[in-house]
Formats: sequence, structure tokens, C-alpha cells
Amino acid sequence: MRLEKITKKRLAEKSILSVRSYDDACAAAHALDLIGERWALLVMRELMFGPKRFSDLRADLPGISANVLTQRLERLEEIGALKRRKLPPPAASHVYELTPWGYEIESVLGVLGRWAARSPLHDPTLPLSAASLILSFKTMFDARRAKGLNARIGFRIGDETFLVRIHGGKCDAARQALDGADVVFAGKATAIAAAVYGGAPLKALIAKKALAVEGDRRLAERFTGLFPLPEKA
Amino acid sequence: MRLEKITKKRLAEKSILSVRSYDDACAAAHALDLIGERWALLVMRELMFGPKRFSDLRADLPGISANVLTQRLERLEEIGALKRRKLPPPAASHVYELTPWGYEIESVLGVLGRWAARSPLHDPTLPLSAASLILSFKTMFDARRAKGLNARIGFRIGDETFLVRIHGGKCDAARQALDGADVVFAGKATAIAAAVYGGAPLKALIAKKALAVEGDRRLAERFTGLFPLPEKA
DNA sequence: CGGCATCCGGGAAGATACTG
DNA sequence: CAGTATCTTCCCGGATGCCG
Repeated sequence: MRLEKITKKRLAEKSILSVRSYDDACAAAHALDLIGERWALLVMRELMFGPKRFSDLRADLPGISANVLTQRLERLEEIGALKRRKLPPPAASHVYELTPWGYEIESVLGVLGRWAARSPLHDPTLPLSAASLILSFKTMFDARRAKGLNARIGFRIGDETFLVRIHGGKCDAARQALDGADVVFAGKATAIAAAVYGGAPLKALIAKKALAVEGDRRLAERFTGLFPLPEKA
Repeated sequence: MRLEKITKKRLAEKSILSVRSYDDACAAAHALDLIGERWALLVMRELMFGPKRFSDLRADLPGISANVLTQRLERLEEIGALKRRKLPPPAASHVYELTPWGYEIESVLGVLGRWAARSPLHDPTLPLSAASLILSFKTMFDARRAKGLNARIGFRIGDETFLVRIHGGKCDAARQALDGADVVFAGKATAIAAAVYGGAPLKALIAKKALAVEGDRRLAERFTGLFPLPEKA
């Protein structure tokens, strides 16, 4: 019983470690050995704006099952892409946080996204997490269209807030308080995506109460035009 | 029997089309829906320098089984990333060729490779296909180190030849005849990789007959130093 | 409640053999 | 040579339950 339990656990651990490898020196193949399993890259995507708890990840990745999430987190920790941390005493919980090298996966997400956005099969009306949406701004930002713009755009999505800064033809974003935002979008990620990528007029979304815009409304309108999708292949 | 066979085939086809989707508007998630299955990206990698036949792909992807290769080729054609073409009459064979959009996956391979090359678990001594090696030159090329260099480097690997052109701080490559090459490397991909990435002296590799260098030997030496690996994370 | 471990059903991947 | 058929193995996803 006790012994059996331990043995079983050993085996389970081993089966996690025993990765079906491509046995290929190509670094891209190695990348697939590391993060090619189902959900792995999306788990990293959800952590791009900072640490999250197990149940946050489950909520933001509808469809992933608890055991698969456990396996992916173990594997990502094992390869050095994330670290599991205990939160300070009051909260007896854990968070998962990308390592500096783990954060560099952002470049992969960007290139993959720009490639797949040209797919005729891509359906941008599907559900979308807050992290995906904010990340897509960094990926699809068009510096030419933002010429001369210097602004701080806030987002309130669920109980998270993000601040997107546009200055000097750059666009960066962080999960943080909205102090000093020139305008704030509040609503579900899909509603904001409808405005930015779906061409839905802000007015209509606001009328339908799918979205609220607090602050400089003209700036909000301009913001929605800064992220052109690539043409279909 | 006949009917049963057809029914089974129908079901098999259906199971190929029925993709387990992430149901996520994020374009990176869509990319995984398209090419996230095992082997898919490596099949595309092998086609980066032009069309290949089914059995070429099998030979260059040791470990892939025939039925999986069939499924991946069907799926890649279905999404518009490659086209299956009949060769002109004498050869009663088929080839698989990436579409223009399919070729754009090169950017994904590059970014993935640069990320994974920083993994402490990466083992560059594993087997390597010719396409992987030549592609890695485009990925890892350091323009700073090639300053002022203008050269045509040939490679003879198995029965394929590649020409790598370095000029104006750029590095491009194609599978083509070696006309006008300043120097030619001949040998297995792993031997060339040992020289470029493993720091093995050309002299030693040549003495071991793992590699032959025809032409400007000093240029060959310089070439091997143009592709620094990123530091480990 | 958060973080797993366990069991189960279905389906994808792998190996082998076989066919046109 | 270019796949197809079949069998086995293993991964994924869902449900349940344990335990701090």
C-alpha cells in the first residue's frame, strides 16, 4: 500500500520524464521535444504577463484537464522554463512563474501568431483569454499607423487590469494598475477583440453594453485602428 | 468486405479532418491547431529547400511512420500549406511542395530554433538532416562576424547539393548545383555540424575522412566561425 | 478550495506487414 | 516506390476522490 503508492508515483514521474524525443540535433526539433506537447505553449502564453495560480490557469485555458496541466507544469519546470513558488504565509498557495528564458518564448508566440493569422481557417470570433488579447497587441502593432502617438491605454478584463503603452513607435504592455491611463476599455476580451480586429464600431459595442470606454473616446477609436491583420494566404 | 472497406476508409478520412481544436481565437493557438501535431513542423522543415517525394521524407525523418507521414501530408495540403504534384510522365511519382504561405514557416523554425538552442538539454551531436543543417546556417548566421565577406560555399551531403551565399551581411541558401562555389564541403550533415557548431578542427575531421573540403581551405575555416550558438539559459 | 493522484474510454502515434 | 491495413502502446481528456 504505502510502498505500492511510492512505486506507482515513481513510475508516474518516470513516465513524465521519459519524453518521446525526435532524436534530432536540429534546435527547432529540440524545441518541439521541450514544448511540443499539447497545451504546453498555451500554458506559457498565459504566464506571459506574470505568475498565476493553478486554478487561474485552468480558468484561462478552458478545455485543459487538471492532470494534463499538472504534467505540463512539471515538465516546464523540469526544462527550466518556469518556476513554482510558494506565496508568502497568509496565502497558502503556489504560483507558477516563467524564468527569464521562459519569457523569451514570446518571440515564438509572435511569429506563430503572425503566420497563422494568414490562415483562411482562422476564426477570430472564438473565445479569447485576456493574456492572448494583450499579447496580440504587441504582436500585431503597426508602428507606421501609430506615428507620433504617445498614449497609455488601460484594460479591465475580469478582475485583471493591463496597461498598454504606446510611445516612440513601440508598443509594450504589462499587467498592472491603471494609474495615469488616458483611456480605459472595460469588458470581455472577445468584445475588445471585436472592436480591434473585427471592425465592430465602438459605439455599437457600448450600446450593447458589451464594452465600456472610460476617458478619451477619440483615442480609443484611434487605438482600435493600430492593429491590422495580415492578408490571407 | 468491399463496402466495409469503403466505410472504414471514410471513417479514417473523417478522423483526419476532425481536428482536436483548442477553440481559441488566439492566432498562436490556431497555429497549433494547424501544425501542432507531432511531426508536422518537421515535415515542413524538410520541404524548405524545395519539393520532395514521400520516400525522401521518410528517409530524412527517421522515426516517422508511413501512416503518420500520410496523415500529416494530407492535413498540410488541406490547410493550404503544401501541394501534392504529379511529376512529368517519365517519373510516375508524386512530390510534395510547400505553398508560398507554407514557405513562410521558415520564420517559425528560426525563432523556435534560436529559443531552443539556449536550452541546457540541447544535444547538438544527435543525427541531423541536410535540410536542418543548411537551414541552421540561415538561422544562426552572425552578420557582424561576416563583415566584408562575399563568398559562395557549396555543400555535398548524400546526393544533394546546396549553395550558401554570403554577401552584404546576408546569408541565403538554396538546393542547387555548385557552379562557381569558392569552396565545397562534402560529408554527412553531422560532420559539418561538428565543424561549425561543435568546434571540431577541420583538419581532424578531414584526417578522419568524416569530411572533405575542396577549394579555398582558409575560406572554409572562416566559414565555420560565422555561426555562434547563443549562450545557455 | 487548491493541488494533485487514480481510473477509464477514446483516439493518436508507432511498428510491422502487406499491396498495387 | 508509395502508400494502406492492422495491431499495440501510449497520450489525452473527463470524472472522481484524497488530502493538506
